[in-house]
Amino acid sequence: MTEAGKSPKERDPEAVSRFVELFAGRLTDAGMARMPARVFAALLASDDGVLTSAQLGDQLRVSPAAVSGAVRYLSQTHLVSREREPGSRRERYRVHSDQWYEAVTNREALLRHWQSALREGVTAVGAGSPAERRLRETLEFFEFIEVELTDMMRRWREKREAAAGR
Amino acid sequence: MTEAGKSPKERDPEAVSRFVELFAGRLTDAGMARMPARVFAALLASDDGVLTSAQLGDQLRVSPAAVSGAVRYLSQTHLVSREREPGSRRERYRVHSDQWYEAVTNREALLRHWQSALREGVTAVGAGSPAERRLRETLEFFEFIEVELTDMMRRWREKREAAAGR
DNA sequence: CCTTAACTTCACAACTTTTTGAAGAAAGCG
DNA sequence: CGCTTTCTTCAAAAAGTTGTGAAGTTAAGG
Repeated sequence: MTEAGKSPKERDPEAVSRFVELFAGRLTDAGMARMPARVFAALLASDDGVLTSAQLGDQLRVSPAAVSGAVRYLSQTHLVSREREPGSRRERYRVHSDQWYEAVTNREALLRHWQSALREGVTAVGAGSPAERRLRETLEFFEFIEVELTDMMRRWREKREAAAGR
Repeated sequence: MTEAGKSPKERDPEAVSRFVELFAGRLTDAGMARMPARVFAALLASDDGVLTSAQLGDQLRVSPAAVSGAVRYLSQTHLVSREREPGSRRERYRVHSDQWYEAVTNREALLRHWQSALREGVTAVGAGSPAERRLRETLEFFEFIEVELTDMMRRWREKREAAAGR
């Protein structure tokens, strides 16, 4: 019934599903766990950027437990937010428009950890050694990246704002 | 014998080992497999940035097979190069000074994969939908990042050259 | 309040990845 | 040439991760 005579069909569920799995695979390559990656990709490709737990389980063919685990991770990392539909016990999960901004910003915490590990290394190998020089240079690189990343995200924000107010 | 009266001891093997494992942990968090991460960290902290297979296995307490697998991966990704000591069957592995430069550059291939996945998504969800707008914006973000990353690495290279010729 | 839908938690099973030991191949050295 | 050291490969064991079913918790709706 839904298949019949509706002009060129805009949304091809099979193609969307292929995209979801493909993009989730790329996210997995980049280090995200599989299930969170699949859930995130599904939300990204959903019409309104909002899906219920049941819809997610249904589309991805996984148990409610798997969805639960994935969205817990995703909301902890601020990649999706949960909302309660008033007058219902269904929970809805939403992707944000500033998701990537958030994701990159979170990387900065990771960078700090690397820097602190390197500082320990610098003292451990002893002053004046080639190893010390190497570790210092590495530390410098990370410090450079941190500053650059901040600038970069500022430029992205400005660019977004310019496009929005156009 | 080696322990006795040598002024303030420069290199504390135990502290170095702690650093190696700590830093390897950070690399693992970032998605690198454990053994390559440990080998890379050990090389980074080594005196000359060069170690033999035996030295690596010894320091990390793993079998030659594990070292072999790790260095194969690391040399494929250009983070480490192998060199044969002339007149010996020992292989030596070396970290490069431009290691991080290489690592970031390699990320750009990954970015391209993301972009191509997103382009598939844009056609799959159908024209004019909110999903299409969302995916296009995401694609734009990745394109932005790719350009910025290139610029950033150019600036790092220039900074390095300036420091070298000082 | 009791019923029931919806989500969560947890122990365990299925699956993946990692590391190993053992056998094999390459290459210096006598 | 053949012995020996060193690295590599491969099957299999060990370790780690992920997803499930079942039981438990929470809160809406009668």
